[in-house]
Amino acid sequence: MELVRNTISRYVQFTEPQWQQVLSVWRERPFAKGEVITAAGDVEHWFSIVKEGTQRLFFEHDGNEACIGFSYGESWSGIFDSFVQQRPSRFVLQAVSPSVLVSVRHDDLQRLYERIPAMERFGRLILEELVVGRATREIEQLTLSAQQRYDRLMARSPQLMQLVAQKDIASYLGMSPETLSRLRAKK
Amino acid sequence: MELVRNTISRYVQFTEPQWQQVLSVWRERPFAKGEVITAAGDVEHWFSIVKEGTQRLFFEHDGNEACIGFSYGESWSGIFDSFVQQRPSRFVLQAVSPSVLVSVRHDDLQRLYERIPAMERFGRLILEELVVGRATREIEQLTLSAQQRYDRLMARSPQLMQLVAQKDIASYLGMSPETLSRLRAKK
DNA sequence: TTAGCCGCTTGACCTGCATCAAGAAAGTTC
DNA sequence: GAACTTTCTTGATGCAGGTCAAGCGGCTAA
Repeated sequence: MELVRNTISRYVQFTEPQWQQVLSVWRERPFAKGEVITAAGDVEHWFSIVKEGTQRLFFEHDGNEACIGFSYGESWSGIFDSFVQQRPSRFVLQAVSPSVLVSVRHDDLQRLYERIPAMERFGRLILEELVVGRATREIEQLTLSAQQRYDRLMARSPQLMQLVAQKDIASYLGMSPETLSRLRAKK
Repeated sequence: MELVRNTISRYVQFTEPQWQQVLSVWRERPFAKGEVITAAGDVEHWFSIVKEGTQRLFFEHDGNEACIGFSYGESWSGIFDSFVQQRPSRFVLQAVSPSVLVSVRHDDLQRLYERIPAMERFGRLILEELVVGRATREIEQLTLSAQQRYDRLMARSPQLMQLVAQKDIASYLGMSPETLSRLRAKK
């Protein structure tokens, strides 16, 4: 549980007895390569920190997939809108490589919110991060060309090309796999 | 301050002394038609409830504007990513019609967060709404054609056509004004 | 090792929407 | 209410990037 403690303590501090309560409800969940972690139509019960592996979040529509995001390193993972509303997910979360998530259940998190005011703050701070991240992505999708979006992603997360299939990156960038392939070929 | 009390009480409840504290920091801010409420490069100091009028949020890039959202009715208004980070805004918030916002300053809100745990919860719940709304918009931008996006908007917010310029709606839907005009013309 | 899949590349073609342009309509200002 | 500005419409043209198709190369599994 060192991972959880280190990660959370970047946001809020607890007393030692509070830490015991907080840490006690997290558990490790392993997933095989390709395994669906949360399916479309299911309610997302978990909020997770990535311990190992890479995951992708995507939306399925008439046979196509639109990739919305990736999680890896020590980032957050989960289907956040389904999680906060506790309503069926429109997205799929899938392990791209063998993965271990360290996760807390929605109901356990609500109990922590009730008991520990600083936990409520943690929830708020995480959501603030998500809002900022989404705003940035929206600007980039709206104002940059395919080429510029690719350049921007490579500048920010070059390691992503090694972690996930090129077609998923293409989808994430809002272009066809062929277009991304051609962008990479020239120059 | 009835508006503020009614709006907030849809999310959390306070004791009467807490309500006094909470309500005391909100103030009305009037804006003329066309007035810029928060400019790009400025830090957004306010989180607001719309009392009157319509506002638009947009991003400027090499002479063009990309409209990101509107606020009207009794919705929230403000530049949320700049507000939560207290960093310069990439967006502009502008009054489309004569407007009155009822607003709380960032530092006053932080003080309320410190003093009233239920206020922290209010902040969290608002952010949850924002995250869900952004996820829905992202799905629609990614998976629907120009025609479908227009139909969807008309089904959900038909009154918007009366409130703002057609070119801003076009921009919000991610298409040129000419394309929207043609969509509306046919059938 | 080999057979079978995917995923990646490359080429040819196509199309939805942007851009440019110009006139009509509507809104704003004094 | 006349002059000006801005927005909306409609037509003509262009192009970025999508779609279809075929060959290749590299994992995966028995």
